[in-house]
Amino acid sequence: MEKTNTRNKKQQILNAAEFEFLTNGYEATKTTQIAKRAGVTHAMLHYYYQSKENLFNKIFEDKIETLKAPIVALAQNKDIDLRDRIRKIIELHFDFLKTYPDLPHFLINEMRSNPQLIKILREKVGDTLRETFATIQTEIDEYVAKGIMKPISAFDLFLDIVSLNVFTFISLPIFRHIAYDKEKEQQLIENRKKEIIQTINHRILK
Amino acid sequence: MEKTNTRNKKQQILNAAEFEFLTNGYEATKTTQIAKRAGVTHAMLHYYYQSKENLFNKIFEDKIETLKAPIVALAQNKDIDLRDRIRKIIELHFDFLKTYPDLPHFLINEMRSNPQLIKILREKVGDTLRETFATIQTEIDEYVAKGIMKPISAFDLFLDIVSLNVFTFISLPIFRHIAYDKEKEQQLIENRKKEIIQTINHRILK
DNA sequence: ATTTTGTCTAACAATCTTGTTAGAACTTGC
DNA sequence: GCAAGTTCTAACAAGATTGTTAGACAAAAT
Repeated sequence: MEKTNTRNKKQQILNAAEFEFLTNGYEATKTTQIAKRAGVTHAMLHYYYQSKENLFNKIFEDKIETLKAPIVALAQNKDIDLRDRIRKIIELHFDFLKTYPDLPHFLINEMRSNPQLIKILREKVGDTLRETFATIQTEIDEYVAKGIMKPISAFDLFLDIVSLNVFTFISLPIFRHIAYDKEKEQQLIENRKKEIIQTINHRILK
Repeated sequence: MEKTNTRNKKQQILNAAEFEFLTNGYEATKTTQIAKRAGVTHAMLHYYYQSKENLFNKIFEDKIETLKAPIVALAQNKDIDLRDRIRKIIELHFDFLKTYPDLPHFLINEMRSNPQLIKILREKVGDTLRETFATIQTEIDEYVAKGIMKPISAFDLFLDIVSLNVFTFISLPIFRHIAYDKEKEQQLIENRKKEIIQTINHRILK
């Protein structure tokens, strides 16, 4: 057909690789399975991406880019009251995870088995994160001085929120059976979201 | 030497397998590497344990047993005031994770790639957990009626605590670089412990 | 039209990985 | 000491997995 045909194959391999790597992880993913899912011959994969590792790195770096969105969001909406903004951030991050439920486990798992990947993450988001922590810390301290917020370090607040949000989705395969259907599962998830907001609010608001 | 020699080889394989499986996961672990670490020939491993899968299942079930300890602890010390007991449970669970920092990721990762293992977990701890939730829920409701605790479901409280505690250790490889040495890392961990206790206390105490 | 470039496949090859087997060496009970 | 069982090794085998290569086929450029 058109030019897209060749583009398609290359892209199809990328799509299939993304699915396989995110579902099964690097080690459990076989290049033959990626080729099968993409509907191309196995040699095709090596023609376009040379090696499994190279293909994986493309996916990994793309997922780091995806992760950037909620981190960049931390530094936005500075006109909104900090307390409302924190609530917004929790919701945004939670909804982000709802869209990419496999992302946290994928990143944590791969970084654990290949510490080199931690470096890549740090290079991509380390500075942004440090700067945002500093800014938010100043804001928190002002609110604390005014007596309307409990003292907390920005890092701890960050870890509290990320822990609660991420673990909801990491542990979902284990607790999924509690919900009897997809609708009940959504209810369980939404309930957790409310609970997490409440927990953080109680932790920071006076 | 003595009788222990044969016992030793079998046990050494088990020890090596535990290390490899917990460090690298099922897929990334090679039976040759286990044999190498155990200091035995590769055929030895199959002689005693037949297959990689069988050996893995032994390790997995052993780790489920390990996990039982903090779950059983939930139902203990009923004479102590609920609020103090919850604090104690958080500390106990946190210190448990300090002893077995690789356990949560191992269990979560393997259950994700093999849902059959979730069933095993449920069979081993499901009932205990359900009963304990019911008991603690009654206690919570009493304290809420007395006006000395904020309303919360036992399940949410459980997930809040587990999320915060577990994520500390799951994310440690990523945040480890913040600490410059082992001592600073211990400080970081102890700081998180305090922060988690505070967060849960603010969530439940009036 | 023909060279050139890029896409694609079938077949092959090296290596890794799990698992088996025949029989040696060692233990143990008698 | 010797028969019987157990432990152990070296060699082998089947299959999976990643990667290569020669050349067919198609598209674009000249």
